[in-house]
Amino acid sequence: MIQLPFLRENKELIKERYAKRQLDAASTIDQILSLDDQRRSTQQEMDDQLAEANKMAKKIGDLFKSGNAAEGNQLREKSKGLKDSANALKESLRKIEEEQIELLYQLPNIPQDKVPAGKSDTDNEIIYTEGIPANFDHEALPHWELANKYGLIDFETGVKITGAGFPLYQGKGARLQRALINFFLDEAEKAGYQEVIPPHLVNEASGIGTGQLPDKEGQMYHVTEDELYLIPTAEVPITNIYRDEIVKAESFPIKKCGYTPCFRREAGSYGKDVRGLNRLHQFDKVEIVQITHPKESGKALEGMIEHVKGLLQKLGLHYRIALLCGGDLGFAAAITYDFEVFSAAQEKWLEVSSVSNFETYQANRLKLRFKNEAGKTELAHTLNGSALALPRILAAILENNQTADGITIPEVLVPYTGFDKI
RNA sequence: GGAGAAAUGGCAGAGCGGUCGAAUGCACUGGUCUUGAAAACCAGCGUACCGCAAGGUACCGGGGGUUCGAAUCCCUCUUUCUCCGCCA
Repeated sequence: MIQLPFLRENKELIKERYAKRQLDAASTIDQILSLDDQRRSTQQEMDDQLAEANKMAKKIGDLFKSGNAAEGNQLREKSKGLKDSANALKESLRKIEEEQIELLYQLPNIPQDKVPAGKSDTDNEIIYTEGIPANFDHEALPHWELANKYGLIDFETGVKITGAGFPLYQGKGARLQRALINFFLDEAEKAGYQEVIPPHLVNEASGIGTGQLPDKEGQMYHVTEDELYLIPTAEVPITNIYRDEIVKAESFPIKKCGYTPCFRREAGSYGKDVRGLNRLHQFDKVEIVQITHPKESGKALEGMIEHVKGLLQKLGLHYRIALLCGGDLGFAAAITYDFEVFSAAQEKWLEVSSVSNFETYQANRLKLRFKNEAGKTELAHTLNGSALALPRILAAILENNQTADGITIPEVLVPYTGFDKI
């Protein structure tokens, strides 16, 4: 959520930056600011009345204590309705604040200056490419055919058990999956991230904290019986560790990583892109999260990018990095880099990681603060990135590493799989 | 799921309906003392909103109520602990 004082003072800059997102929020912003004026004057008035009532109450107490009951009773009669008007003001203040926060929730994060303006992913800037597409002297099969051919994944049985988008990994397929998880976690720990295993269901407050609610309500599986949501990413529970916390500045940067399954309804995204592992309702992911001093978040983002690059390099995958344009930028992000691996048989780029700096946007919702050098509480910055999302990595490994008679396992994974070929 | 007890500042732990934003201890920060450190002593030490400021307001798990006045009384929800039941 945008910080209100910042909005007050930088409304022109914000409108300008929103243009990168193809967003015209002028009327929302003006509404928020006019509500803010109302809010402040209403509170001032209410505070004055409460102060008056407090003063009277104190006086009455003193009168009774000094035995002056007659005057006390008299004053008490006078005080009777005093709080009523304050209560009325309190009610209208509550309404104003509610309305204001609802509008504030509608404002996405402010894109950083270097974020390119643009409508959709075609306006993203490819800033880095590594590797070359695999070259085959045989027919290249898409991963779902390879998975079937070698008995790695049983999509049909997944459909029987649950439905489409819930694959059943088995045998070497399951083992390879587990190998990737362990590899990613080990690499993250080497990079200084502390591993956590968070809950896989979260409450509403956590969803609001990281920005999934109320914005992306329909994307999460909702357990209505208990008002809980299945996590769409480990970002939600891990970042929410620090909701309503004032952390010590010395603890920066806070670095956490965690493996979790991720659940996404993917409502409205049916079509040919959903074949095989390309788009699932349940998938595995290792996430890295950082909480930093505002001055350090840029550097932290660089570090996370380097980390993800290292993973893809070690796996020997052909990949590229895109700086997302404003129109493709997530709601809560100020800047995002997407990592895409080339899937050699499908001949297309698959997004496998998204690394973002949220600056104070999430922190403001989370009330995640620290004490700065001047001893004042200040919002921290939050960042996260996939390191990595498994299914598309698996798809790329299967497709890129296929030979006429099997699939070669990347060397770094062999200690984890226990086999070097499928 | 049933019965009971509890929830107060970073932690521990007081708190009679008015003088309580809240005793006290520990921790922490600054100072005095010391060659240095420790000890001792002095001072400071929650969060948010409004205000240029002085100051004001709110918050003692959440919400509501009684009252001129609530940390203190009542209702409700949540959480924790103990006991019973069920169960991986």
